[in-house]
Amino acid sequence: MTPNDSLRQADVLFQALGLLEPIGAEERRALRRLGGPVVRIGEGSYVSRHGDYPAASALLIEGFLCRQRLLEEGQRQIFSLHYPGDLAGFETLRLRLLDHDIRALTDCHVSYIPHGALESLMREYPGLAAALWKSALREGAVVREWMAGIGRRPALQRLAHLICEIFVRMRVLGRTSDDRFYLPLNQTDMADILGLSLVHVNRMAGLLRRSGLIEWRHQHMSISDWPQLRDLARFDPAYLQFHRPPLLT
Amino acid sequence: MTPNDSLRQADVLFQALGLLEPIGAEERRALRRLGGPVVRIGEGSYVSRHGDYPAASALLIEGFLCRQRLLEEGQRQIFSLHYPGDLAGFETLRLRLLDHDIRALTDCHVSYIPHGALESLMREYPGLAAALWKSALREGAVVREWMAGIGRRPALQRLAHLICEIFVRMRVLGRTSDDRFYLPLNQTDMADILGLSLVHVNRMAGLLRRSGLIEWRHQHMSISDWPQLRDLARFDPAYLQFHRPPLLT
DNA sequence: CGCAGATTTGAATGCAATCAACACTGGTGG
DNA sequence: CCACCAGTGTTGATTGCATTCAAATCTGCG
Repeated sequence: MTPNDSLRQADVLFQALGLLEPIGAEERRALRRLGGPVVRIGEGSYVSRHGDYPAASALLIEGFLCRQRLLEEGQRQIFSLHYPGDLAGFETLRLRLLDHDIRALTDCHVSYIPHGALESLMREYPGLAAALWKSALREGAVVREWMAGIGRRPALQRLAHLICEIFVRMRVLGRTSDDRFYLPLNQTDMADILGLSLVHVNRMAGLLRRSGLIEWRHQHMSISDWPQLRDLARFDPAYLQFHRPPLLT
Repeated sequence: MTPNDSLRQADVLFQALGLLEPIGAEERRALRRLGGPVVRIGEGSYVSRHGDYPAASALLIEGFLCRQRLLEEGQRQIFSLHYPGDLAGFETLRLRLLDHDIRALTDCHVSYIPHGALESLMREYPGLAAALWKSALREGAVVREWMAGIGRRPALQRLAHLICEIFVRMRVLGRTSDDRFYLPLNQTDMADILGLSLVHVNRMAGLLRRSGLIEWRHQHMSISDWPQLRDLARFDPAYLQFHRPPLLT
């Protein structure tokens, strides 16, 4: 580990937690002491698997992870996405058994933080503990939002909603330029998030594109008409629980 | 509050937590000190609402609660069920904003436990804190299981899976007699859990009944052929995270 | 060039929704 | 005691959204 690595880890985590709870300088310094080696993992590789009892959380520094489950008939359901700064698998600190896979959607930089290190950090800094728990619980809120979509919303609205969510999350991380951002997911991934078939995602995406709401090519998406997209999706970012509202309504 | 009330509260919570983590006698005594007045609330009433910032969790003593969301077009999605001993809304201790409704599916007995009381209890008894967090996180695992069902499983299997889950949870609470138990949900509720229409739930239920897997009348269900039902549902109770496996495979 | 992965489009199928009645239950009040 | 009613459950007929099957195009890459 270079000192540089350790800074990057602390900063990306600080940024993510800071979006949920105000965090002070002292806590920021404490985060630096977490630093372990940064590991590069390739697209498609598994951070942890269904049935594991992980002894560490994976701090995602660069790239995208997802939580997924492979069903009996070869189908896949994706439960959530992890963005840089997320501590994937944090909940196994208490749950122990992992009931799904954590898998890299892109090439990633990850740093493993042993549960013990987190425990003592959280004991010493209740503010960090609060932010970490909030982050874990917020994931639950996102899953509920997706579940409502899969259960009750038509495909077009569902897709639009997902695009809105990813856009807002990328934006608060400073990873958009104007209305354009890097979208790591292909249509198969989208389908497995939305509980749709690949073909249908493609059709709905085409519809959004032809309606002039989005552009989407080569892993890049740009939002051409945010108000219309947001209204179509009935997107309300409250469930994302940012402690100050995203700069976008 | 009668001393009896306080005992009931402590015991039902002790039972629920004890299914997740081993809990000692000292912690059990500590739970007794939580006791507040027991409130009776009627079927259909709201414990908390979407947009609230609850200052307390609701300890469910008797009856059933659900978490739900009403969508724009008058549709409903139910995200989870609460059984006696559950602390509904516990996660607002950290999340603060509630992004859904907590609502009574039946007449209920509830006791409100202020967040502050839980905070100090958890500080003093780390074992209880662990169990409470595990309980909150386990709910996330259940939601994921439901989400996989809605997204990727056919209706019949989905319904069968839900029945298996409720059966096992009632059983570990000692609320079954043989293979028979009280089922508080009507077919409309089932539909809103499963992301199906009422009519289709009815048809699938009829199918399960005519296949000799279940009986279901007048709010009572009995499992006539557990092995077949479990296999049809591909039900594996691991995600329920009981610290010892339910007495049923 | 050849190939694997991703995207796109068309056609046929099917699962579940919707629409529409009807039956059953328990509770209410005349 | 019975008519009435609301809530719940059941069944049939029709519709439609999304899936599946199939094939073509496009892209980046060795």
